[in-house]
Amino acid sequence: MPVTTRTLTGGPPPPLKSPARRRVLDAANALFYAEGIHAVGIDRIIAEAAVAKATFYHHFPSKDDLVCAYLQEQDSRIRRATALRDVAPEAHIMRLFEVIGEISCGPGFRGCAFVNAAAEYPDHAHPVRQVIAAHRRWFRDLLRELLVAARHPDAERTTAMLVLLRDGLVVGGDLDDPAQTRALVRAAVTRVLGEISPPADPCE
Amino acid sequence: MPVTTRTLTGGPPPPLKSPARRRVLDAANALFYAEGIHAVGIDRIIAEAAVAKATFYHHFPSKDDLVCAYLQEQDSRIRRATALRDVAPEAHIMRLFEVIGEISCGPGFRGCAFVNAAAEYPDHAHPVRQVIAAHRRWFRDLLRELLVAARHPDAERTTAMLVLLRDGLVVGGDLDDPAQTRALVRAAVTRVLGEISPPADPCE
DNA sequence: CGTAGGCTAGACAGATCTGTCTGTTAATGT
DNA sequence: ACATTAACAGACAGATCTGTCTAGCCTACG
Repeated sequence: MPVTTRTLTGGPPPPLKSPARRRVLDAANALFYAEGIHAVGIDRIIAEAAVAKATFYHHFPSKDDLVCAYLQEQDSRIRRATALRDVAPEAHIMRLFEVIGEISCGPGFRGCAFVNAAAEYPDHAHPVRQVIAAHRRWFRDLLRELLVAARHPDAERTTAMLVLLRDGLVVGGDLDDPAQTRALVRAAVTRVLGEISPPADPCE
Repeated sequence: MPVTTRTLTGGPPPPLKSPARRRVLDAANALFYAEGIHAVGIDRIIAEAAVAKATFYHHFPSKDDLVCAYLQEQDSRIRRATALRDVAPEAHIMRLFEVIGEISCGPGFRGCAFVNAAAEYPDHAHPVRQVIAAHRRWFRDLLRELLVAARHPDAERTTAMLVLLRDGLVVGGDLDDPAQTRALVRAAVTRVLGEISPPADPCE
């Protein structure tokens, strides 16, 4: 079952103004995230999206293609939500983690879409894994650039620790008490950054 | 599909010396962990275990019961692997995370069995989720006790941060470079513990 | 005007899933 | 010697899965 790589290479952007395609992606985002990927069949998705089966397979040659598209959409959502302009690097990092904290505690949060997907796709060579790897690479590189820009003395090591922190947050937000997890974000980030910028936030 | 709670309440311990049951559990441990739970059917397991279908359903009334038993076995394995006697609390904590680091980098590591299972069982009320919660409660309580025994000034907060660290490690060990992740363990733990006991380890 | 293509409805194939059931064999303990 | 029970083999039911295919509607554009 060779998976079409079109969605990965981002070749010819598939019809952008297709309502049916849009509905399918919306349904996939909601169902895959809420219930897991293997647990949601194509029939569920086309029913939720009110789309004919042939239409679905016209836009997504296989289920794996849809899964890749789903994760790529999550990826671009997060990139948009964390894009900041004209912000000092330290503040940018803190903001990054506050956004993660907010999302990780919002109603309906069910862990990180990428971590969850990885649990269902063990094969590192699988296209789904490559989308996941690309997202993590983006996040890690962003952190490193910010730390370097902030002239952090140990950017490389600290990048890795911030990634650890991120993964801990998204897991804990689902499996432990979300409120408690979220309350930890600021303190944990400042501790990892090495006691820089510990401005207590009275209004929280 | 009501799941039998026998495996949860640990009522009458099911036949302990049953080779067939043992083989089923071994197969479940290998297959569920390596490939995911929804991805492995009962037929695969009974084939791998060389057991008749009726025998399987005799020991495990439903697949969910087997999943619970699988996770409970993982739980007791980890408890055994981290049980230490006559060790100072700080050293115990460090040893705890070194074991996690070793496991998270060993060949065939595929993330945390509990985190992965949670990704496939979204419903917090599901028996599988309860086994997961029990394991996390155990780990968290153990950490807190050790920190209190070590007279750590901020045991509660530090417990939560160590849990974040643990989750970051098991996720990173699967999704990122295992060697790099493992090399971070000692430094991260000492940083979270607050610069206590930073004895450099020359032979590593 | 005509045609290409997005879309719909739904049957269909073939595999796989969980779980049930029948019936037989072997071991064990009283 | 007999009853109980574990374990065997494997057919079977019914649901669900991915993916294919036919046939036709409707709209937009050349």
